[in-house]
Amino acid sequence: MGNYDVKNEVTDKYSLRGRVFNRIREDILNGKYKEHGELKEVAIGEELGVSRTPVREAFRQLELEGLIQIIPNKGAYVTGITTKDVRDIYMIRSYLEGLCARWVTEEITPEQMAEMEENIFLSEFHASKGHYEQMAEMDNRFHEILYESCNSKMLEHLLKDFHQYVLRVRKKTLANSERGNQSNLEHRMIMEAIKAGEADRAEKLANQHMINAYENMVKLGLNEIENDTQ
Amino acid sequence: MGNYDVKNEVTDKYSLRGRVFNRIREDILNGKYKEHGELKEVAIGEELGVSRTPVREAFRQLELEGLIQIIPNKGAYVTGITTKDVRDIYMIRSYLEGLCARWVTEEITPEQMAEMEENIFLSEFHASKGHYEQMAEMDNRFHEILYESCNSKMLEHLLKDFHQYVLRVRKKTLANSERGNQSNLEHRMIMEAIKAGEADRAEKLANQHMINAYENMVKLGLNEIENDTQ
DNA sequence: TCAAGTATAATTGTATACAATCACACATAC
DNA sequence: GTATGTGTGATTGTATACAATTATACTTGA
Repeated sequence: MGNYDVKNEVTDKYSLRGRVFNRIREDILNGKYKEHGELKEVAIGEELGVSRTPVREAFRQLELEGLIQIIPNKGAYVTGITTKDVRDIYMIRSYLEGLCARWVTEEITPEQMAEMEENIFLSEFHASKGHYEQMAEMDNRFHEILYESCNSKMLEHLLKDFHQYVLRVRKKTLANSERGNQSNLEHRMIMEAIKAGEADRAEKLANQHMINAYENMVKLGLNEIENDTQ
Repeated sequence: MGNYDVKNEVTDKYSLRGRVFNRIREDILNGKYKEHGELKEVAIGEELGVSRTPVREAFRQLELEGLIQIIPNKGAYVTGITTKDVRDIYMIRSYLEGLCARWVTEEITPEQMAEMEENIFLSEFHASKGHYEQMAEMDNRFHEILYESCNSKMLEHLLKDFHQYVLRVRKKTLANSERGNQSNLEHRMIMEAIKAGEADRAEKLANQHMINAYENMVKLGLNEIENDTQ
């Protein structure tokens, strides 16, 4: 929050403001609004059937989320993520997911453990069938389970935000079965370390898992996806 | 915070909105608005001489900063930080300051190195004179120099926000000369590791420095400062 | 032709008006 | 006496009106 720091999520996802916020956020993450594209308050307001007021408030939050940048008296622009930003984020995530895996080892509940095992089982099933879409979903969910199981709202929120943040650049790298199988294997190893109560091992595996994910992404041509020199 | 994820700071500190935001933020950090205290839009607006609009927008941002919580249709409340939150934050900071020290070792410029050395020199001077106020300032500044020298806007922002965030609970622990001297020594050791180009050592020292700071805080009675069971 | 200045349109910033919701006190029924 | 219902005031949510700023196109002059 500040960014970065300790942020709360938008309290009410179902209020008008919450809906506007989430909608714009999605549209940015889905690529509907291009990098450095300008966001007009009235245009978006009309599209969502609301006035400028809730749109403006959503903008203020999206700015802190890092998704847009507001230049006073000028406008709101979708932020560009540089390749260096992506590298930094993955490295930061590597550290934090390591810490998370450590805490999960100490704090996970039986229910969460069961969900994690189920996730891995299902993920391997989808991999065997070549269901790329579901594999990607399972992959995202595995990490969310991890975040939710560490029993720290602070860390959970931090990691969820980072996770969301990189989805923008990660999309293309999912449809790759080789990495999918390897990723599943790594998930399984992390899970087993957690189950065995070996925090050190779980942490190291989580570190490496993130680094591998990053290197795979680079190999598949991150440079072609993003080449922002800002 | 964000909270957590990759947040930008409020773009224009000097616009009306920026001033309102920073003013409320300060007042919360300074303790003017108590924990769980309710913030009224009109009251704050009148106090700052503005209408509700900029106040509301500032609220939306403060919510993501994690300083307040907005309950729809009810109001904005200063968030309570639990002792567990504080522990979590310090542990997260320990990891991230470690990563930061590593990157600083690789990326620091001669000018930044010089400023860091000067900071330590001055800090030791103030310690010898018993200037507690200045010692605290120097301590804060040391960490900021560290953040600014890692050459990563992402990490810099993340750590600055966390740093800000804990100032609320840290105030009382500064006026303690014993910890002050120890802290200065640790700063010096981190600096020397960075200067020697030993990233591993710098990282470990930064980790431990944060843990020591936390334990000192606990020893001085964090429980008396905060005892929130939320 | 080019430069500077000016007018106009578009957009954001702020204030205010109105609607919706909530909290609390009071009244009424049992 | 307690519980339920209702009305009033306070507060937030949204829309709109107006002010300030910016960008752009056009005009004017050399």
